[in-house]
Amino acid sequence: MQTLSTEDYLKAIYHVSQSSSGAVATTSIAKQIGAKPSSVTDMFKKLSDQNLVKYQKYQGVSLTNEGVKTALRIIRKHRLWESFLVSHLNFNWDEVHQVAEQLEHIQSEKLTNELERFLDYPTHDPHGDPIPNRALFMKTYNKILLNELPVNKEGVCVGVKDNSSNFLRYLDRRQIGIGTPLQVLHREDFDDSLHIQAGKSTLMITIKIAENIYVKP
Amino acid sequence: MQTLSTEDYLKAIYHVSQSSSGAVATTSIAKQIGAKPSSVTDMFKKLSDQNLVKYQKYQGVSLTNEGVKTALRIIRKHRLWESFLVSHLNFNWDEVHQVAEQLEHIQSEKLTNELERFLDYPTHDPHGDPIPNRALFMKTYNKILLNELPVNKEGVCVGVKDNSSNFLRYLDRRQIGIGTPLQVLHREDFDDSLHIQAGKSTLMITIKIAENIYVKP
DNA sequence: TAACAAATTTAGATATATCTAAATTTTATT
DNA sequence: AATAAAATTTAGATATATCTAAATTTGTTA
Repeated sequence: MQTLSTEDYLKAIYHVSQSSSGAVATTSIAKQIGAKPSSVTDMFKKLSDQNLVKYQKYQGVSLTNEGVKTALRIIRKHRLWESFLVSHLNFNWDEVHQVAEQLEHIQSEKLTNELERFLDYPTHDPHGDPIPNRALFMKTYNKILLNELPVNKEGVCVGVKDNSSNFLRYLDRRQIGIGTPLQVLHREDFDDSLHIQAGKSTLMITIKIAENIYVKP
Repeated sequence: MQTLSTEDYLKAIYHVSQSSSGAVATTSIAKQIGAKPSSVTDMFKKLSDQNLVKYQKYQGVSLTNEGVKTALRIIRKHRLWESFLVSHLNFNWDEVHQVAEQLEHIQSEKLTNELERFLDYPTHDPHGDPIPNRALFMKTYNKILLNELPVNKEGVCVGVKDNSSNFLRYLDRRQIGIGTPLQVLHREDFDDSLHIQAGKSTLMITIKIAENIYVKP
């Protein structure tokens, strides 16, 4: 297939390492990237030669400081572009990912920094994910999954875990978005479904949905 | 070196064919792209297989209708992005080219069309070059080179032929830009230099400069 | 028009990124 | 602890884009 760049690998390693502890395994990156494990091994060696990852045979990789920085620079661009597409170019939050995947590889520090200024230094992208600032620092506030929110406690939707179009469009249909007040009214023990208050309407959602919505209590 | 895409070749062929008549020669593209003639031949075959150019051995290429369309789509994106960079991201007109070279390859019709709307359907880019609209049609108004402007006839700068940073910064220093009123006051026959009125100041320029400035009489 | 020069193409080399399949190492299970 | 299963790496194959150098074609000039 197509040549996937160093940058895509670093981003993949960063994301996998965020959602699990310890070194990142060859197979997990292979799955994420859609490449064969042998190709991933080759790339691990290449990244290791550039001191972007620490790599020990059979033990997976972990990002070096330089590797983390490079990953964050790409994530910064990705999320700034997503913000731009939604705020100025009439994109819906479920449409931005594919285009941002391309835009994140554009190389120009000035472009990135001016885009950030133009958007007035946003701290979060349209999915609620934090945007690293110029110094690559990002504010992560305390957030929990909706299924962890105690019954009758009020919260606000601040993000989603699953970014797929399918899921985001589901939320659109239910009129749930970033900023929507959410509250669990009743938890059905039998099938783990939840009755919730979302804005002004009440509705029933499955546990799987609740596990993909972040709320700030 | 790096892999130059089909798109870069089509754009190069388009530009060369604009400034000369008949088929486009292998060598001229090799120079433009910075590749060896043998590589260009290979690409000509590939483009021919895709019906983007007509190619006859030893006779050079010419774009097919489909090839022209593809080239114009890229030029459209390039010039829209240049406009955006200058109008909203504080880029100077001599800084935009390199970044636009990257942005022009982003694939998303919606992105292009929304960008055009956001910019309020601009007809010309920061260098005065016409921007193809959604139907790939562009308005080219009558323009001549400054050295063709009769002495004492008034004109307005509407574009530049050379887009290099060097030349554009030269014009900046002389306070000449798109829209600047220009007039040839005197033509020095001995060395072909020109005394001109540019806005409110008079200055002397060489013939080489005058040959790279477009004016509308 | 013959012969040379320039342009172009072809053939084969190099470099890169990916893959398949086999070999090796680690992890899990009995 | 021995063995099976899973994960990982290695070795070699394939495909692509580029190059160099030689061969071919076109054009130019004596």
